Parts: sequence; C-alpha cells; structure tokens
Amino acid sequence: MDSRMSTTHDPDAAGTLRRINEVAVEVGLTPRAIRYYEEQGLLTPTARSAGAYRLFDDEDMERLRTIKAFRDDAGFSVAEIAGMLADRTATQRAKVTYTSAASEAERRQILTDALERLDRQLALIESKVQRLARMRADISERRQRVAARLAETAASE
Amino acid sequence: MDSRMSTTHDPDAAGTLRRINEVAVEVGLTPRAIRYYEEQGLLTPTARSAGAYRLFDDEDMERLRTIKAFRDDAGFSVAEIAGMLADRTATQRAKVTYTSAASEAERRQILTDALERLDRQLALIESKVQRLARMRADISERRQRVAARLAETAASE
DNA sequence: TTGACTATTACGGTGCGTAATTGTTG
DNA sequence: GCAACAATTACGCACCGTAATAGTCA
Repeated sequence: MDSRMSTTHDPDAAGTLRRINEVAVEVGLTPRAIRYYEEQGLLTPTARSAGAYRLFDDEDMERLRTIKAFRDDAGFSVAEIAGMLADRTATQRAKVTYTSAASEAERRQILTDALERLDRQLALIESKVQRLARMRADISERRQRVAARLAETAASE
Repeated sequence: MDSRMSTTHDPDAAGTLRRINEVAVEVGLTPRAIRYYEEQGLLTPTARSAGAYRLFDDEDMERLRTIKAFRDDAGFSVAEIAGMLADRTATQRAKVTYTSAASEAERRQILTDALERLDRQLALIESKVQRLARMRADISERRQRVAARLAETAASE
C-alpha cells in the first residue's frame, strides 16, 4: 500500500548524512546538548563513520527539531520529552508493523494510547498559550502606564 | 533619601504579614525556591519576626507571582528575571521620587529605559506565543492523522 | 600533512529538592 | 511544654557549558 514507508531509515538510500556540528547549527542546538540527548535515550544517531563520528539523517534532524520545540517552547524536561518521543516511536512502530504479524487489537491499543497522550499534550500547550497571553496583556498594560507617565513628564517640562 | 513611602511598605500599616509556607502555597512556589530567590536578590522580605521568621506583605506576594510567571510561563532564567524586576524597581523608584529632588531628565531617562525593556519583553513573549501556537497546530495535525488511522483500523475489523 | 572537526572524560554552574539539625511560635 | 512551623547548612540531581586530551577526515 504505502511503498515509501521507511525509506529514510534505509542505510543506503538515506539522503544526506550530516555530522554533529552541521546538525547543531541547522537545528539550533549545541553539539553538547545533542550528545546529552543521545545519552539520555532521546535519539540514536542513524550511523557512525569508520572513525566513530556520529552521522545524522533527515529523520534524526526532525526528531531534534521536535526535541528543541518541546524544550524551548513548551519548557518540558528531558524526562517528559522522552515520554513524548517514546509515544511517537510507538505510533511509528504501529505504522511500520501495519503489514506485520502484530495483532490488530494491539495496534488499536497503541493508537488509542497515542491519541490520549496527544490530547494531554494539547491541553498542556493550550494552557501555556493562555497564561502567556495573559502575561502579554499584563505587560502591555504596564507599558501603557509607563508611556502615559512619560508623556506627562515630557509635557510638563 | 530612600525612605519607605509606599503605604504597603509601612511595617505598621502593612496589611497581613504572612509566613513563608502560607505564601508558598498561595503563590504556587516552594519555600525553598522563595529562599533561593531572596538569596539571589530577587526580593527582600518586608520583615522578620523576633525569631527571624521571614514575613511577607502583599507587595512581596505580587512580586513572587511575577517571578513565577516569568519562570513558568516565559521560561526566563533567574538572572533574566532579576533584570526584569530591577527594571520594575527602577520605574517604581521614579514614581516614588516624583516629588523628590531627582531631576526631571533623570526620571525621563528611567521611564524611557523601562519602556524599551518592556517592548523587548513583549517581543520575546510574542514570539513565544507564536512558536507555541505553531506547536499546537503541528500536534493537532498529528492527532488528526492518528485518529484517522484508528478509525480505519477499527473499521477494517 | 595539516587544520578543522569529532569523541570521550570530567569538572563547573544554575535552580532548585531533600534531608538533617536546631531554634521559634501559639 | 508540645506540635507545627521556620532557619541554616549541606549534599544531590538535572541540564547542559566548557575545557582538556586524543583521535579523525579532506
């Protein structure tokens, strides 16, 4: 059915393999952070060169961008991000094993769990957006008051 | 010179003076965090009891709520928050010294600087809201796809 | 071969959590 | 005088930054 399912993970057909510094610059993380995330099990670089250089493919980059978003934007801890990514990995597995011997009930369970977690993630992000919007309003109000006082002071000169 | 002119800072007339645990519960921080913020110069509790218990007034509580918002919602570091609060303190001082001998030019400078910093804060928060909204959209899209796959799987049973 | 890049190891700093100990308050 | 709370001190953990040292790649 879906023929181009896991082409990006084929060691031969993998598009471009990048080294850690190039990846870091492009994604907006430091090499140190990337190594740390690997150490914590958040990702496993696609390959290593003969001299043990880490090599990343496009899928790895996407994963790193996701990690960065969860960290910088949502402010989640590495442990929490690990949970999110494990989730993603699980649904991915459900997709990959679509034609395998995995039971249908099992796949449904995986997808149902994923749905629940995505809903919880959405709820968390939603409340964060709300609080940030509130902060923005508060600061904006403060700005208005300061501006007013400045206008007053400037006028009375 | 630096007299405590604000009414809420008058040791006698200060509304209710609370102890650290009550403050922590009400604001949503831990006593440990509050002590740490004091150690870092983010606030100075209004008073101490005879036995050296920290005592907080309403102004302190507001300051702590601001700290929490900057920390949890905006994700700023303690050093950055210190800058924001110093800013706030400066404009406050400009207000307090409104009738003092401080030169008009000086007050205008303080207010102008505050305005600039508030604008920078707003820009930071704005971009954060944008990125979070983008994340929400991405996850929502993922959710849609998973739901679709689930419906398919359930139907083909 | 050389210069730029990388791996590994390890120590440092922030932002607290978590006792442990001792003193304070009602 | 007792239970509940607080102060101080100190060690520990997460999340990396920053060398330092040694090996790799074009």
